[in-house]
Amino acid sequence: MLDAVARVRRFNRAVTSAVGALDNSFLGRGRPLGAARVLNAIGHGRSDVAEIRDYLGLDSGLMSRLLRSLEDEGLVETEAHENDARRRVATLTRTGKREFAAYEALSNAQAEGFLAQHSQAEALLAAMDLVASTLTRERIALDEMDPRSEEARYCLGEYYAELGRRFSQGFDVSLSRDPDAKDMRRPRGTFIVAMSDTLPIGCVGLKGTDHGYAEIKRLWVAPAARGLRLGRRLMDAAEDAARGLGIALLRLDTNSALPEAGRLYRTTGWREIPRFNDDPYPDLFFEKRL
Amino acid sequence: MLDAVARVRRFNRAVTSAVGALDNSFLGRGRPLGAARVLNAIGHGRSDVAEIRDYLGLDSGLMSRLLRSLEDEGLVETEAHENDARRRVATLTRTGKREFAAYEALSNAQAEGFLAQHSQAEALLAAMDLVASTLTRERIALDEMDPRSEEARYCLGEYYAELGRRFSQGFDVSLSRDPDAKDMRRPRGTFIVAMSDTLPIGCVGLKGTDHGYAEIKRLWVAPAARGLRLGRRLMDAAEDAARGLGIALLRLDTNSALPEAGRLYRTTGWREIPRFNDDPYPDLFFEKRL
DNA sequence: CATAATATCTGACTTTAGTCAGATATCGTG
DNA sequence: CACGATATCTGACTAAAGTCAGATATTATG
Repeated sequence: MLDAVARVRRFNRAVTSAVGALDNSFLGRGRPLGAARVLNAIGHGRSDVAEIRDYLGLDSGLMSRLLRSLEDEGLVETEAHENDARRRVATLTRTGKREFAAYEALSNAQAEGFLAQHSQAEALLAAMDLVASTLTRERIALDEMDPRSEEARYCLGEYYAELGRRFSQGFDVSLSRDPDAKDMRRPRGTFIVAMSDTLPIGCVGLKGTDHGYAEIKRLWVAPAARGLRLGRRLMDAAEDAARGLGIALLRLDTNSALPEAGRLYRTTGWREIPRFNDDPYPDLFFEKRL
Repeated sequence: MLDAVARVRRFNRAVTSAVGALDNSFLGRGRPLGAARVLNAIGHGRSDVAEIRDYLGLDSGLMSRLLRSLEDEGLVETEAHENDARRRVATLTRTGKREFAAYEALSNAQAEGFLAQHSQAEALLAAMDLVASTLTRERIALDEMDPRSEEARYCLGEYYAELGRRFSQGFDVSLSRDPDAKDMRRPRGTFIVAMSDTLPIGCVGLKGTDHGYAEIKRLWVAPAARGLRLGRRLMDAAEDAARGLGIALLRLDTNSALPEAGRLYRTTGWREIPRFNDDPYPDLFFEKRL
């Protein structure tokens, strides 16, 4: 009754019926689920027919017919791809956009209704993030992004907030050596964000310097993604990027108030070295030769 | 991208594809999903045909045919209900039990595989419990049970463990006035367990005394079910039971280390009274006239 | 005990999803 | 420019799910 497997299976039963209910609410718009899914995929910006087919796992014949039925309803228009006349590109008509908006409203209402059931929404959301990150673990993408991008700035904001909570003296970015964004762009360095679906769940920066080494900065994993060994994946990606940039020596600083970070470095080939900067926050310094 | 609704919808997408994968694994046994679902419902103890139909949301014609196909396969036998010859009762044959066991093995393997993905399984399970409890909130059943039942003992064990964590001096049941089970059985009192699917997620005891009042004891809500206002539902149920037993006055004791409990009592018509027992743990005492 | 309600079953459907083999047009490459 | 690869479409299917109107047997109720 109470072992781990039973708890997972209870969860499965709960979400199976919830998912079924959501599907049913979609059927209320008088269109089979398959067609509704295609319409929504287009609405969410997937215009390339092959991409939609792949995303929804549809047979090409079925896909073709579903698109045709949406065209017959006047919701979708297709035209040839501008660079490849074999491919088709689908767009929503004005009516199609209205219909898509109605599906969006249904989804949003369902989500809001669910949140309203719980008096501590943030705890519930954190739990959902964790489960969703785990379920989609193999689809977490590590993307190189500009450190000024929305995703990067979100991660950095969360990272600073967490340091503020975990350092007994708090954390003030302006006192720290905030890396210049251009040092974390190719060819000097890079910035990598881990994306789970549309949610940024981790980051790491590789900051180029003029001192014969590059630095690893801003390694962060969202609470909702801890336990998935994402920190290790991010570090591997940063080291790979460094190798690609011809960097032979890496350094980083950290703080003993972040023991999980220290453990990660020690178990992945980093060795502790003396202080190499005058940043007030770090008290541990590491180096790794690639 | 990051607002609450978007996070819920990301979760929905993640579980939708996971649920689809689970369904697909069920198809591997050469039987349509509908038939597999009926077989599993019977295997899980739902024998009454109408109950299965209701649980799976099936049309009576469809249900009848699915049952027939399982009978043709030699997996299921049906007979008339002993008290009502209109109703049918389905049971698994020996072969049916074997087949059900194969489905169970698939489900268990899937659950184990999922858990193995995560290095902090307990945090993941807690998150899943919370989400599942919220999703099935309207199906949480408050059942009167014997305080010695497995479910009751599980709740009490969790309750004692939590007191041990939250009281600075720990908690030792033997030092407390452990209520006699027979005082929490009808007609002296009762014991109510909140069940979410197969998981006990809360409890409360109504303990009869010979002093002109009854006591509320052992109010507990599982961490995975907090925020659902289950404590209030349990208290309402206990008070209803007390009224049904002709009890006019209720008392309870609690501890200021459990502030959420104190808040609940104060906002639901209880008034603080002087100490009325010599139990070493409580430091707050309440009374409510029904 | 007549009558309404209930539970299941059967036959005759429709809709949806999915499969598969070609047909057609276009693209990339040597 | 021939040729294989690719993207889509069409026709012809099957399987699964679901719907609906009775038929039958049984039970509950006034």
